[in-house]
Amino acid sequence: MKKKDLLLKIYERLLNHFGHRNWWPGDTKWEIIIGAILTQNVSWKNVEKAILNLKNARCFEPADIYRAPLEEIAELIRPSRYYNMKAKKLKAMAGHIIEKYQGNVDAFLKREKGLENLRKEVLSIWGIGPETADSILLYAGELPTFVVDAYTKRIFSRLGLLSETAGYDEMRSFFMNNLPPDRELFNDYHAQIVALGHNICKNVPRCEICPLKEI
DNA sequence: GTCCAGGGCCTAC
DNA sequence: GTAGGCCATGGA
Repeated sequence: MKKKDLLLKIYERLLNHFGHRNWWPGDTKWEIIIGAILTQNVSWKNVEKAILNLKNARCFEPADIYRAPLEEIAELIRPSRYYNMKAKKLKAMAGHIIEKYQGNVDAFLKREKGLENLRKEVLSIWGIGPETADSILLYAGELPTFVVDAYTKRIFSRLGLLSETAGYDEMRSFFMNNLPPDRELFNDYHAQIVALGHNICKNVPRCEICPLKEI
């Protein structure tokens, strides 16, 4: 089977098993950006607590984050782990949006900039690496970029489709070169991979109930 | 008590 | 350009 057909078949299997994931959790683009930063290497449950703390303290919007002392933000986002680092990251992101776009998140994520140009801009912000950047572009910016995470690498290398030693950009290109550039597909595909990573199949695809069994 | 979760930065070689 | 340490909570 062609790689293209295989990738679509894998998505179909996951979709049938888990149902559409309706990602990203978050009401606004800014909330998605905050969530993308706070979820770095921590479970989403912890992130929810941190976001709620920020909202309750009225220290949530870019201007609030920009103004607030670092220590105050750190204390509010404590449940999200690495809170001192992440407070700096939130401030770096808020600073970028306030200073260059007067706090206008839509202007920051303007699609007319072009995907790869905007990606470079997002990556230039301190604390934003490739996975966080692609999450922001895909889920807040609604641009067709593929998000690669640790689950993606683990699962697709087990399936023999990715090398164990593949780097981030190589893996991203693999998906983007073998799937139609459909942001809805990329959106739910990544969410399905995370669902698979969370729920079952530590030994994908070699367990009885794995949705990717005998793929 | 241990393990690990929706990473990225910095430094050394 | 890459391997390894650091960051430092909460739930299973």
